[in-house]
Amino acid sequence: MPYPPEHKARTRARIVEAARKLFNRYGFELVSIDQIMAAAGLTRGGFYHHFDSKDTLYAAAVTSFAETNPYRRALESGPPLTPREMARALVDVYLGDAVFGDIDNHCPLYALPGDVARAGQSPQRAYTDLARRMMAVYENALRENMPAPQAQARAQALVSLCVGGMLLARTTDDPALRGSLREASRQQALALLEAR
Amino acid sequence: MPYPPEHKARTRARIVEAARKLFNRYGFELVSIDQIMAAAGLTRGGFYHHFDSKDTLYAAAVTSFAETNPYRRALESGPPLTPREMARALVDVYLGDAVFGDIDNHCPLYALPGDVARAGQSPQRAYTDLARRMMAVYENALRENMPAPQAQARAQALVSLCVGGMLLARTTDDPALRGSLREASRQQALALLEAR
DNA sequence: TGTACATCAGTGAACGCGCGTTCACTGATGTAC
DNA sequence: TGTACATCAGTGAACGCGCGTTCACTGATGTAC
Repeated sequence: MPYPPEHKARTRARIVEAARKLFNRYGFELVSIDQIMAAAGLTRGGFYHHFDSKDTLYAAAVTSFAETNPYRRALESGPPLTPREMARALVDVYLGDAVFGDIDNHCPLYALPGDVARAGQSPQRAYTDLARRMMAVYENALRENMPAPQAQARAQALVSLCVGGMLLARTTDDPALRGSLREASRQQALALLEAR
Repeated sequence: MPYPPEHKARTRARIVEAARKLFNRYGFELVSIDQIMAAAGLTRGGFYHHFDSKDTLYAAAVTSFAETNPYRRALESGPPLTPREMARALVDVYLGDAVFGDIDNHCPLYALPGDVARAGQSPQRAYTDLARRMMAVYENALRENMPAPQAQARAQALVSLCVGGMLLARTTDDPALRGSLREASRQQALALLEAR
């Protein structure tokens, strides 16, 4: 064993992390392996010691978000929350100014949908897993005041609302609309967590 | 005038139409000028008689959707509708099975956000115009039962919900989720058009 | 009415560039003795 | 403890390919006489 066993794993994680941030900003196709490796402090050639192909990296990047994402950290750092408090906090963080201004930590659900859809199976699976995690947070909260099927449907609508709000805000060129789309989505999402 | 004056305009429209459909399916970067021109029944070289660059074509494609989109046709073909009927019909068409199965006519709001954001100014403006058109339909309906500022905020949330629902449905790899995300978003959107 | 001409939409070969991938290599590290 | 060795993560040059773009050309059409 010429290198300690964690060495390769740590390098790999550095590549995935660099890739995730670059993908979030520019999408899959516009980011080259050169750029990713340079951002990770390495050179082109070494890439294929860690990944079969560029495609393989996509799924790893989406998955890595689910495991290291800032929402999770924000929600788990304080005192333990009830399901309802957790759901409310997720809405606030997800659509809030701090995350919107920090593109590196944007959620792949709205940062990468087109790229994921075109990149094939395993990125799509990672993407779907992430969506389900978010749905589960809302569903847990809603189960308190409605039967399971309704809670599930409303949780799906809530995820659509949060993702759609961020997506539109991120893509429009109108600064006023960027703010009001997120605020309108946030208010509506909070209302839907309480209602009936 | 060697050719009738409409000749060039018609060819241009054919190119834009071919591009719009290909972009909807594969995004900007993955579609080549060769493919677009071939789909329009032309060859590579002629492209630059119609557009300065590939970038110029993006905005034209997004704009063309706003002008020829199937929602508009569906909404305007029948007898005249009240604002409220129009909004309900838009929700149904937008999230319905017919459009979901017809990728050529998917809405750029969810088919192209990443590509638009990266492609720069004029596609972003066309994208924002399209979002505003959709907001206006909902806002018109909501004005009947609430003050203007609330109607505007709710209209923005409704657009986020519709776009987000389609986006997630289009990107997930789970067929059941594809259906239920759209249905949950549709039901919730209709409820939000009625409520309070 | 018929012919020569001018225009310009469309053609297709060619260019240069960047990218994903491959490969022979280097050199840092842990192990065997 | 010190030295030779084996391993393999990382290097960087090279490859082949596809793409956006350019350009000299063709040929269909309307116009002038």
